[in-house]
Amino acid sequence: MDRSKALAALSALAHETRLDLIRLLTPCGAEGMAAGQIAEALGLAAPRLSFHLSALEQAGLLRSRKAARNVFYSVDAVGIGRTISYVLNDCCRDHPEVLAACSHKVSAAAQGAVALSGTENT
Amino acid sequence: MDRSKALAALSALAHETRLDLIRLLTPCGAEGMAAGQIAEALGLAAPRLSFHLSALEQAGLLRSRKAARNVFYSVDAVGIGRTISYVLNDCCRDHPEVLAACSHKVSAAAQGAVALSGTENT
DNA sequence: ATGTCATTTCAAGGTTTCTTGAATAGTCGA
DNA sequence: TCGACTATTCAAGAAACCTTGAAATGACAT
Repeated sequence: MDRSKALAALSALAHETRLDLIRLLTPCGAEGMAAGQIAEALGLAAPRLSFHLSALEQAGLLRSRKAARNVFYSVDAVGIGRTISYVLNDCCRDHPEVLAACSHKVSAAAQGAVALSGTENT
Repeated sequence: MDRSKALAALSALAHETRLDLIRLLTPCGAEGMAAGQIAEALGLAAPRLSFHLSALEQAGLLRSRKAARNVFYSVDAVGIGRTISYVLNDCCRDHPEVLAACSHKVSAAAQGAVALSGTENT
């Protein structure tokens, strides 16, 4: 992932509404959710939603697919992952403390393991 | 880590110069680097540098420490890690594909790194 | 105390980003 | 075709952000 793509993706993530969109769409997986449903779920005016969806899609964090009258949006998991990876690997050069502070669940999930502990951080 | 802190941190990351700062300072570890040295390394005018350093510090991504006439800046590894963790765990709800796309090195480093981060709090 | 060095603050300007309502473009059912 | 529905585009204004040079602060050596 190159510099400017990563920057675009980070800028896209740096907005409350867009983070809400990611949060809403992630559990929907590849199927996604129609724009209208999203608008209702988050209580957003249509043009505003369209603006943010398009920003995320442009940045490679979301995908869209038309079906009849609807447009379904779904997260681009790889795009998100690569963005995070850019920060971790390229910017932070795999700094051990950075990885440690963000890897509790990552490492668990990466190995297919489940809950390491009963309590949550942050 | 709460919503607004995470958002502030992501906004701070979403800028080329500030990403350059993280990239430059990470290898310096806790010792950090003096503002003047940083300015020279990146070829930045002093007020501009100060503006961005302060944005990163405000966001909890950098720390500063005065020593004589100098101010040394160093990365706050935990702050960065928690920001990433927020995106991964809270926004993406530990989505396996997202984790997979960013966890190659994370998971590898996780075991060794966990030992380093004894405590954490906010 | 004075001068110099390192850094931050200030003020002004230009640029980008966000929100809103109004207008537009596609898709389907009757 | 007409009307209803879904979603995007447009234009304007408001807000936030970034850069710059000039001024100010604080610390040290003499």
